[in-house]
Amino acid sequence: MPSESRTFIEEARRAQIIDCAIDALATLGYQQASMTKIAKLAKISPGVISYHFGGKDELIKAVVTHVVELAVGLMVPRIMAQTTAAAALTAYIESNLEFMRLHRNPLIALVEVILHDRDGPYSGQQETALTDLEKVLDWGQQTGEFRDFDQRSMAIAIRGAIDAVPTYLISNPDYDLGALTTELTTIFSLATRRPA
Amino acid sequence: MPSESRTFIEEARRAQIIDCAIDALATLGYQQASMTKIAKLAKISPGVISYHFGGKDELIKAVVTHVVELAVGLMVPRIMAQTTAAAALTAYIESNLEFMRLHRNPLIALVEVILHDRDGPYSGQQETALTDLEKVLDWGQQTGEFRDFDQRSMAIAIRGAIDAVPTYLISNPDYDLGALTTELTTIFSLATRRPA
Amino acid sequence: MPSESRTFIEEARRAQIIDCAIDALATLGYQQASMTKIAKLAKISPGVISYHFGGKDELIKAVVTHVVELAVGLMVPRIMAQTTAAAALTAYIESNLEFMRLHRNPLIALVEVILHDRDGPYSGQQETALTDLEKVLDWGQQTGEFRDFDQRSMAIAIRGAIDAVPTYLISNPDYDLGALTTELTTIFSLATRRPA
Amino acid sequence: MPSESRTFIEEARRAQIIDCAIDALATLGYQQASMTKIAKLAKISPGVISYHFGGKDELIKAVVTHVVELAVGLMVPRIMAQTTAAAALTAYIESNLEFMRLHRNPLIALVEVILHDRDGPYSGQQETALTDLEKVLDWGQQTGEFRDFDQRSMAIAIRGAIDAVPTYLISNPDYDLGALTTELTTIFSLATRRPA
DNA sequence: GATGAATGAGAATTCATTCAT
DNA sequence: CATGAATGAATTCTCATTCAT
Repeated sequence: MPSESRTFIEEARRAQIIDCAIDALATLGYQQASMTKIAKLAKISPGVISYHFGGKDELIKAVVTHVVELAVGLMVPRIMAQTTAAAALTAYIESNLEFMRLHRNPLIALVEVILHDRDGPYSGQQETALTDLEKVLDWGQQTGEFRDFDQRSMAIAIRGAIDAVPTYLISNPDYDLGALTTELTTIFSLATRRPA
Repeated sequence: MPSESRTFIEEARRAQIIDCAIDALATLGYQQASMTKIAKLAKISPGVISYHFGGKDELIKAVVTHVVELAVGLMVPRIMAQTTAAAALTAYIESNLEFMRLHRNPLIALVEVILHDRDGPYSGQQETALTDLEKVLDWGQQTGEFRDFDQRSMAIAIRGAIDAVPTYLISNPDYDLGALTTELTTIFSLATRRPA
Repeated sequence: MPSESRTFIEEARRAQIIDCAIDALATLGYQQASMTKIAKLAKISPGVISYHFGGKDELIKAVVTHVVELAVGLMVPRIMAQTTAAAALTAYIESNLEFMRLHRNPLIALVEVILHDRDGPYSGQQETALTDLEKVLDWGQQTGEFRDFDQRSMAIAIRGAIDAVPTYLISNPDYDLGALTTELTTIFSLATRRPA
Repeated sequence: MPSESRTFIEEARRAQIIDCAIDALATLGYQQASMTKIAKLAKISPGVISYHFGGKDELIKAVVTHVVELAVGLMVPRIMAQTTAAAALTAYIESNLEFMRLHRNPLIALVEVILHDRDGPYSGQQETALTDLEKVLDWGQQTGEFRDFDQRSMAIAIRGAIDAVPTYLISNPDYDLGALTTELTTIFSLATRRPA
């Protein structure tokens, strides 16, 4: 097992394996993405993965961490840059879909993992996502931009709508993400704003 | 393999196995719901399932068909009873969540199957669901009740919001479905209606 | 997995597998006695063992239980039939070696398991053996037949001498067990008896 | 592979690795003492061991040789210093147990190796031990100090009693070795001496 | 019709060993 | 000399499916 401070070559291998794992997850789905198949994709021996990650759980965790970092890096700055809650919510939705456009395979891999590890450590991931979103919603209710909805229900609806997209894209890879983005932002703008 | 016209006993056996498969799927999750475990739950031999259904795929298909029939039987009459598209959409959402309340295990089983059989025959199921929903949306746009949104995008958002609920309920079984129902109907009422 | 009340055929298979496991353990040693090799010896598929025993641990446990039952069945009556502690101790040693003569492979298998499962559940087996032997020693000290030795130390010595025999027999299969038996009984008779 | 005449550094490395292998064997047991783990204990690369010893077998052999040398160095002088066979036998037993007290880990490592390498080259080790012990026994029979027992049987009993101790100590590390030593010497003094 | 024992492929993981750096 | 990443075979175990009874 590698020591805690990883060498350069070690990191390169890890990155390569993570990439192949993402491809395998996105292409084959969680079930079929076995260690052996990931290794075959990476053109390495199956033992190498265990050597670098200690086991499948660690590999999956590394994949999740990697993709979440990617996503946070893309989305958080865009959301933080907004000056109103309404704009932040729009940026939230837009940056989510933008992430899908730029990093489709990593996102699909992430969704595969989260959906399949039912009692695993990634149900917490979903709770975190909802809590983060609720902060934006709370902001808008504090400022009076948003109407007086139930935050948790609204968060479930927004995230549900967003999370439906990757699954939809698996079956319909050529669907126009731009139209979808416009419509989703409109929907939740109408649904959250304080009526005149 | 049994002939197409099944005897009464044959049907009873199939129904019993389907019920046990639903329980196994909902309780154990897709991954753990092996033929052996389903058979043990049903207190029958694992061979019987293969005998009656030909294989696991057929069993899963039978489960899906059964649950969809249950859902359609509950939801369609309620939706058809409405006289406006807006009321129909509300009834659509309400009856979906009502189905969750009344048949939680069958619904969870259905969700498990759809989520896990990625390239299986159930992506079609999702397409059907979207198409059906679009009929309601089209109705509302024809009558002028609804604004001029993209139907497919709106359908994805509505179904995504609804489909997020069972997954959420797995982690939070005691969440108040009533409040959620009220909020979801409000959200999509606001999101679809023609602005004054 | 088989139900608790086993069928006749089930029991026969278990017995066959246990026998083959004993042969594999005695012939190949603990390390080399893998499930695959045991299965090959029994001319069955490796999955069958897991099917009947649930796993390697259960198989080993079944082997131990089987051999211990064999041994107890042979030895306990002989020991219980004695009227003095000295005679009981002699019967204890004799019946132990007699068991080796009659059931060499089962005994070697048992020794292999006990020696290799260092922190496993069979160190308790050793403690049990010592405690049982101490009962005989205590009896002799109570009646005054035996001198005032430390029971635990004496038990370790007696069991150590007995347990050395199977290991010795592996390397020297043709050694005269009769002479050994006579000598061991003499040794511990002299070592335990109250001096005149 | 290094040439036969080893450099000083080479020897130091070997000694360090042997020590770590002993610790690994005693702490983890034979099964768990893999090359990788031994290397980790020694804070070196696993390849180094193969480099210095050629393979695991050679490493194990080096461990055995080292411990046997340690043991012989401690025990032989004490035994040789005695003027009667009875005293030599007592010294034999005492120095064996003294070795356990002073070098518990090396001894446990040795026992682990001997027990697990069944058909390996260490059954010869046991034969050597028995032959050496028989020299003492023969001495006593020649001088008439000892009664007319079968030497091989007596040797098996004595060594068996001694060899049982390390195994016992693994489970009961705090057992009083002093009492045990006293009792073992008494037992075999009584068992060997010529009756009055 | 029903049984349940058997199959054999595939899963994750560990291991001693090798070799380019 | 030393490294440590890579190998590939071996391990235990699970699974959907089959078939003699």
